[in-house]
Amino acid sequence: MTAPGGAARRKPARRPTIKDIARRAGVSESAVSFALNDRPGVSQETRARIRSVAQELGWQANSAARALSGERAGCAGLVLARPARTLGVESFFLQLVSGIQEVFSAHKIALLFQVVEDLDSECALYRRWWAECRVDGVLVVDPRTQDPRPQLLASLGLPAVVVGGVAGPETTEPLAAAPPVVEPSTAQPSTAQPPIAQPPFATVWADDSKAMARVLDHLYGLGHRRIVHVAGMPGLAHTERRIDSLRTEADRRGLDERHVRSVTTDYSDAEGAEATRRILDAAEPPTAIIYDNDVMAVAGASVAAERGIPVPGRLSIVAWDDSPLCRVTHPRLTALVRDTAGFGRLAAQELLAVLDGVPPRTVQGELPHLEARESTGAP
Amino acid sequence: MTAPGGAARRKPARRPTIKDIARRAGVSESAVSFALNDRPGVSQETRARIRSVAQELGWQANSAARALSGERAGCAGLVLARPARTLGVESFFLQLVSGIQEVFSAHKIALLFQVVEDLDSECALYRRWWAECRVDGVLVVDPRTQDPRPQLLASLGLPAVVVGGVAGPETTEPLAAAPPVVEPSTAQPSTAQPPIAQPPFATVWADDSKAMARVLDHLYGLGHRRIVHVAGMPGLAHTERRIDSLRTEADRRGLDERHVRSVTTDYSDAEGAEATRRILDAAEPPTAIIYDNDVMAVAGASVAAERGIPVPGRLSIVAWDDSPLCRVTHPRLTALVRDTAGFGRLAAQELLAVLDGVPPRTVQGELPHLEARESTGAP
DNA sequence: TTGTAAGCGTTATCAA
DNA sequence: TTGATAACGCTTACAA
Repeated sequence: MTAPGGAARRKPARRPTIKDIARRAGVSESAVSFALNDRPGVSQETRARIRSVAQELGWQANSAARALSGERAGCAGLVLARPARTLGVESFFLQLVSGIQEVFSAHKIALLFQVVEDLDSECALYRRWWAECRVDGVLVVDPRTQDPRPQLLASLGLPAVVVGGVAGPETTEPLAAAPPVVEPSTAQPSTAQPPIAQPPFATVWADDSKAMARVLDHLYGLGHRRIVHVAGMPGLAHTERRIDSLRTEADRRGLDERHVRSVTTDYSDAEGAEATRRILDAAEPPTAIIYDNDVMAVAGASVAAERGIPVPGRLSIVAWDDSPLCRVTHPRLTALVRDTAGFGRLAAQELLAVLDGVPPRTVQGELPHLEARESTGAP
Repeated sequence: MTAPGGAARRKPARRPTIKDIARRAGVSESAVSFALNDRPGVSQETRARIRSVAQELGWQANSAARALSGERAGCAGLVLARPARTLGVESFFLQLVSGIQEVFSAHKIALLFQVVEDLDSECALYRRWWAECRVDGVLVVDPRTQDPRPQLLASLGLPAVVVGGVAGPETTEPLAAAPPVVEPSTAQPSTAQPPIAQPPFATVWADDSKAMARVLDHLYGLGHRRIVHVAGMPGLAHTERRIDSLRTEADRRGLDERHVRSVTTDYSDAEGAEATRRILDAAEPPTAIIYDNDVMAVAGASVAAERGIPVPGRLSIVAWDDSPLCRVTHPRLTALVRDTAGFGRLAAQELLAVLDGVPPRTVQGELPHLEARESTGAP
């Protein structure tokens, strides 16, 4: 007698195993394993037969068994260390994740995703994932100039790709002889300094320097000479790159630090608005502000509106990263548009390469382009 | 001779196993297993000793081995079926996920997260995860009125919690005798119809009916008699609940369908703006619009601004779901504020309960409150 | 209270 | 080209 109807759902159709396939196809288990993994040692004919039986039974490898027998877990990890408070409006991550998964899911790789409060929790999580054999590798986002993660991951031997820039280790001690940095042939050679030589770590980055140069070309071309950059979190690699680049570009044009400068924030609308107020209160306020994300740009535009400052009449606004947000405000915001999902795809591909034993290299993402809208004009 | 220094990173510190612990503590492997899993069969003393050795070695159970030996995978799944196009600005999901993980990570449960294009891919993914033994259970989001997922999950025997409402099966055929719906004692009894009787499925939901009633109280109280609801995607359970509720509330006040009605969209800023234009073009335009998310509300406000329609002077706007967005526009938008992270926590707890064998029940989330800001006033 | 041994579903190593 | 068989690390009867 089986379980009563009501409880029948508890034990549904048993998952087929290679044993079932072997029995059904009249071969050994190892033959099945070979056939299903494209390994030699089985004839074309039996391979085909085994395949069709597997198909018929709807077999899928049990990931636990596969992971246990030394193969890959078929899983990558992504940790987002953000205080809950700053998890506000953020199109960037979902886009990135969706790009990543486009590549991963084609390779049957799952993504373990976790939001944690801070960097320490993130490191602890890497240790745990490693100890639990949960992931084959991880994608490290929000790299920092002083970043403990690459070193930790290297010491664990957990394959990783740094997404979004170059992360420096906490110590400057090299972990091993650095292999040559490979710029892919499709990438334009950067005029800016390439990523600083670092322990060998696969990296996918965007050339923020060039992007910042484009923004400055645009604003300078319109006649702006006093420009403030409302940057994101200090310590993040790309924040620092943008700040450095702004300085370089300003120097090239003979604009000193009183007229062209950066201030840092936590990316939130609150700090974006607050920074804007302080900036506009200055004796000689700027004629243009560059915001490091869309939310702050909108918040900034809102502060201008609140004070009756016409945009772009007396203040031009540029948002770094486009989103629906920039298109629903009035005026619509000029924005640096980048293909975030594409960036995610690139990162995922790079992790696959690392897992395949390709030596760590640095790959450059597509350069963002400036979409000039109504929020920028002559001062 | 070991590997040369340069390659030493490849094989880092081997993961400790219970065998290592057993050897070191001078006990058997099973004793270790018992001790570490709080199972009886080992003395307090040895348990403590084993624990300290495990701690010392930094041992963590290999999740693959644990999953393979019939235990839980220690992993839950969450699939987001959204066309990439609509992945725009969406604070809701990251908040929800962060709440979910707050509970899961305390229980050492990882979250497998995947974005797919449509419902079919979502179903395929459930099948695969089930076949691969990847997850112990899943959280089903964006439930629909006609939803194939509960039935699929039931047939697979994959434990699940429906997050955000009641999902109906594709067919009306009951899967089993429905157990009583349990409303938790903390929840206010709903005046609206409770979730329709369905196959026994754990559900976490928010009372959109009551929330809609609150919005209508607010608007009606201000004197609004012509109100349009710019809803989200048709077919989503909560969209339909809100539409139904609007009608009920309007009927109660004797407002007919010419004056109070809903239109559906895909949640995007584009459709939100487009719907707003059509609505304002009507012969007798409404004096208030309720938007089903923050992005559309901002887009709508933007359309009003573009046409020189004063808000709230000639048009009041309410956003369902608050976000920084609603606070950076001018005027700031009146919004229905809900604790999304809290909702995520509730959902996670419910899945844990289901995994622990608690029979499926319906749990109600906190009722959202209306945060009246500057975008609503007397018509 | 302890230790032994079988089993989970793969992959990998050998003989046949 | 095949088919046994031993890992992998853990849980869990069952025996001592």
